[in-house]
Amino acid sequence: MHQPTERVIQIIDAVARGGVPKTLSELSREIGVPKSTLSPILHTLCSHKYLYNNAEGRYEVGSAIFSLSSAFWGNFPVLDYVHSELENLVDKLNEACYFGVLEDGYVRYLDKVNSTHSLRVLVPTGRRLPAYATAMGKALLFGMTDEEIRAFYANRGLNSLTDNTVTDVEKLISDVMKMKKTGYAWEIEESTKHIRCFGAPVTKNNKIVAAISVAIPIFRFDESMKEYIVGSLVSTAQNIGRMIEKSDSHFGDIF
Amino acid sequence: MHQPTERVIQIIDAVARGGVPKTLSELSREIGVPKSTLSPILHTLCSHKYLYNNAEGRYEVGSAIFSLSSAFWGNFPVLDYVHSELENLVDKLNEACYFGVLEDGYVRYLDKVNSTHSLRVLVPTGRRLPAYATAMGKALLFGMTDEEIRAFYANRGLNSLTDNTVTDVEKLISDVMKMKKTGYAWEIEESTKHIRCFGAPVTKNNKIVAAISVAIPIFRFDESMKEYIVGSLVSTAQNIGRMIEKSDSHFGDIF
DNA sequence: GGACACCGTTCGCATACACGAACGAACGAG
DNA sequence: CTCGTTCGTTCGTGTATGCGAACGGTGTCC
Repeated sequence: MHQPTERVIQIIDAVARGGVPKTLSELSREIGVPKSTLSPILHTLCSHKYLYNNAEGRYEVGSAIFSLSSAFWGNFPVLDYVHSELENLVDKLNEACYFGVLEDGYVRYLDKVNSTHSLRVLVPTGRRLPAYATAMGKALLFGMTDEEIRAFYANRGLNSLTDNTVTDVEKLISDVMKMKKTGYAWEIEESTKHIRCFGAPVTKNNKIVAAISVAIPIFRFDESMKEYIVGSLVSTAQNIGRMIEKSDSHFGDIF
Repeated sequence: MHQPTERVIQIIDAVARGGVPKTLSELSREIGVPKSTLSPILHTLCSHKYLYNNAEGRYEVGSAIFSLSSAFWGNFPVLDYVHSELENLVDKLNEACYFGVLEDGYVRYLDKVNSTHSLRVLVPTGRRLPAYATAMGKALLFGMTDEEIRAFYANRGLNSLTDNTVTDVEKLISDVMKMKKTGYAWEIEESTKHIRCFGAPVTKNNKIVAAISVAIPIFRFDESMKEYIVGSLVSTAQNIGRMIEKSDSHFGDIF
């Protein structure tokens, strides 16, 4: 649409997503833009602290991005409510609980509350994990028909994260449909060794817009706890859904 | 430096900071750019989900900004450590604790952990408050000399947030210097009615780079608690400082 | 119902940006 | 020490972008 703007976006995305900071030349090759074009854009982004040119001359995300994101939370008070509901849930279960949304077949973890156990299960906030390997992801897939899931994963394939990861699309679909009937999703060491998870979808006007999940080390888990865990989880998910509907406040393109 | 990039930044900032979403024409007037120039830029930003054009045709921040910020947290694992230290502190004090940095004379609240009390003190994450009116802000001012503080507030003046806000620069400076000797800062209903706060600076190699604070409703506060509160606060601030030094990992332009 | 005010889009022209090649600087290898 | 590579910057030219005016569409006030 508008080349200069698209370039800026490409640059910020490339810097933000990449693990190791990149030099001007590396960025030039990566996104296919001449160095001479890139240079003034990078300088401008740096002068506004959108990027930061570190001691080695490599570009990292700058503090303005941080402020921007913070401002984002400020603009959406509902996220604060979500956080406090997560805290209530952790008070009950004392295991790490997560809140996330579906993003191109990945689960984007938007918020989490840790347990007080010294051994904590830690998925960093902001991390993306494949939807098919996580309980939260499967809960989010409740909103898609089997054809949609099949079509979506047709060309991408399902990579293994552990020995238990479901790598067959048809198996995934039948699993998801089975879980959908129970109202919650689960996962046993499919994304992370020694961890099992439960997930529940968050609905806004009967449409799945997000999900929550809880992660439990297998050695702390007992079948007798399941009913209580799932009950709390689903109830919290419903509370959050009701709140999102009630606030109704514009949630951008997320909800 | 580079006009197209500066425009993009101006636009994103204007949309992100402003409370009420704005229309194309409003943005055009606000930042002094013709509508015909703005239009394609806004469309491009929307198509990449940096912005979102809501049902009323007004522009809000989009989910890409959110993802960006999430990615930012992912890039800086130290922030996760900061969060867990805040959680430990809240476990001790059971009052809301905050982590923030200085930004153009304002305190930028980057992270917080709530107490379990039903009556919670809530400064939304991402909010900016004047440094001179908050305990965290005064702790951050420990890093400036009296001349620097005087010079900084010379032209801006100190606006009142409550009846107790310090509005005289010289009084502020003598307060800050007095607090600096004790190693921690405090505030009694200077930023928010019915709330008193304590703050402690976080240092990296003897340089103040951030601060933490705790907010307590006056009716829950008792002088006898002060020693314990301040002790825990300062100790946590030192832990965080040590961790930041140790990780040393490039903290962009923030630390 | 007509006139006005405001919105967002379209269009042609002048300008400022994008591009590739050439440049000086810094580093490492032989 | 010299050559070769890679870095980031500079520079002139062609072109894509920015700009203002005019346009159609929508809501509002009298």
